[in-house]
Amino acid sequence: MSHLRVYNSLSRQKEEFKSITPGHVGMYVCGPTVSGESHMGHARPYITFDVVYRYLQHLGYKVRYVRNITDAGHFEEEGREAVDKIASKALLEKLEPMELVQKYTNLFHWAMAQFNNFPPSIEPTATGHIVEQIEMIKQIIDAGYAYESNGSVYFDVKKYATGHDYGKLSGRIIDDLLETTRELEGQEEKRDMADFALWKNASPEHIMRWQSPWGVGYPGWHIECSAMATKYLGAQFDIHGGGMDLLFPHHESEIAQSTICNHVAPVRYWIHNNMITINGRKMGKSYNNVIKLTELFSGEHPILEKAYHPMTVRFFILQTHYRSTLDFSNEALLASEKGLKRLWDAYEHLGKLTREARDAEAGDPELETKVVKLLKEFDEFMNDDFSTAKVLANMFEIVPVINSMKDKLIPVTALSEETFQFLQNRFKTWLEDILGLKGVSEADNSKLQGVMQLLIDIRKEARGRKDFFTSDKIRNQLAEMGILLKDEKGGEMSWEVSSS
RNA sequence: GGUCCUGUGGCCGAGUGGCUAGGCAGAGCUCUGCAAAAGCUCCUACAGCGGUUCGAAUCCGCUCGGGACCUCCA
Repeated sequence: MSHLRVYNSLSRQKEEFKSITPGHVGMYVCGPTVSGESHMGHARPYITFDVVYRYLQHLGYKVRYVRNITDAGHFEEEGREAVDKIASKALLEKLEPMELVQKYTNLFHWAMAQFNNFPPSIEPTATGHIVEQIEMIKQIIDAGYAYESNGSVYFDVKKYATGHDYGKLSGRIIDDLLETTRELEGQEEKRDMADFALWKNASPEHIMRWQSPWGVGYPGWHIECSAMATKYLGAQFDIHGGGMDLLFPHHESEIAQSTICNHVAPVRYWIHNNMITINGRKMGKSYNNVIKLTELFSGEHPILEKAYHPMTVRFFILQTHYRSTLDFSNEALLASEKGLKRLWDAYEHLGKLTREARDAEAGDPELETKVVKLLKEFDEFMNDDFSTAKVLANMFEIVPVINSMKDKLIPVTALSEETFQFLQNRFKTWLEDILGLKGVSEADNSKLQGVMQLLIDIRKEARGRKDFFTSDKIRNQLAEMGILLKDEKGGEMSWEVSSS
């Protein structure tokens, strides 16, 4: 079906992608913990995997994309008082836990829509799958790889490691893990330091709690993803995605749990996106350097000079390979904003260009060859582990060709009819359908368009009379209102709402 | 301390041993009533030191710098 090659974190190399069921792909991506507002860092995996989702569909696969909502709450820190993150925040804000969860879920969905991300096929919540998680824990206990201790259940990593490779994904060495000493309270419940919780007993002040065979408690960190992925995608599925910071212990533990329950390695291709950094350091709550998405869109943050459109952020992210770190700065975003505008303006011009028969003899074989080559490389780049940056670079190489056609510096017919159509179709498919970009224009108000047309007509008349006083007055005053008027070749005028 | 990644021009970033992306910023020119936009041209870098090779940003070694994970984290 394709020659898609993806970098598999498990093998640490690029592999030919082959789905388990021909024509179908099952993909699971770790979703957000909805105990707080999403920030820039969260934008990266969801945009990255949205493009993966779009591209697989473009290749003809029917994709089931599952992305969870973690609303049951993880521990603040293993062993230490076992504070449920979501519950503690709720007390601070004097909200019901589920009210808080709903608030941040709504905000997350809103942000995803702003980025033009498709919703996943299934978006299961952890709280909605407590039963499945308990079932899975029971299976692991029955298989002899987990034990109960004081109302909690732990996975027996040491035992698992005797017959399986715990650490295969993250490159961790089991002996090191077993020897690691950490000064945490509550460790006495565990047989071994490396063991991780499947179920935790809940203290009385713990609000989010469920009845289980081991008493009242709540599920551990990793079991939700295993349970939901298994339920909706089966014992073995094609792609599991998420941020690199989840490699260990989250994904490593998922493999262990699922392998014991389902007797098969759960995932064929593990795909991990790299981090967004700020001044070279990972953006994250613990570093106190996050820029929330709402701050980004409003510009209300000390390091932001202005508000940025969600599409600018999407473009910014796609200009880098997903496995590289991406350093965030106001300057870098500003550059992306201008770059996207240049690309999108050209794309819009391209849609309006038409071939005129009278220029029929203007063919330019050299240009033709160059354009065709650049367009055909899109597939090649994308098939090489989703190199969106290279696709965009090729588009930029074609931009001057489009602009020259628009300004009639070269005739549209320099390209053959076939190639010209190929160009138009390719840009539309790749820019809109695969990369998921949209225009950022605010100028789609029909009344405003009517008014602008009137002003343009008046200005054209004034210019015809060489009445530059009136002509400049119109342009200057519009500029003060944030509307930019541009005189184009052949006496035409265009306008746009300027971005700042 | 352990495991792993990384160091590209003013900034952000692609880079498969030879053909040395792209964006932003900057300079010049052209077009234009003037602007803006656009076009053309220029700015040609690979942390340092060794090595392999006819040839290395790309492979190997060492040194120095930065980072991630090892604890919730996208």
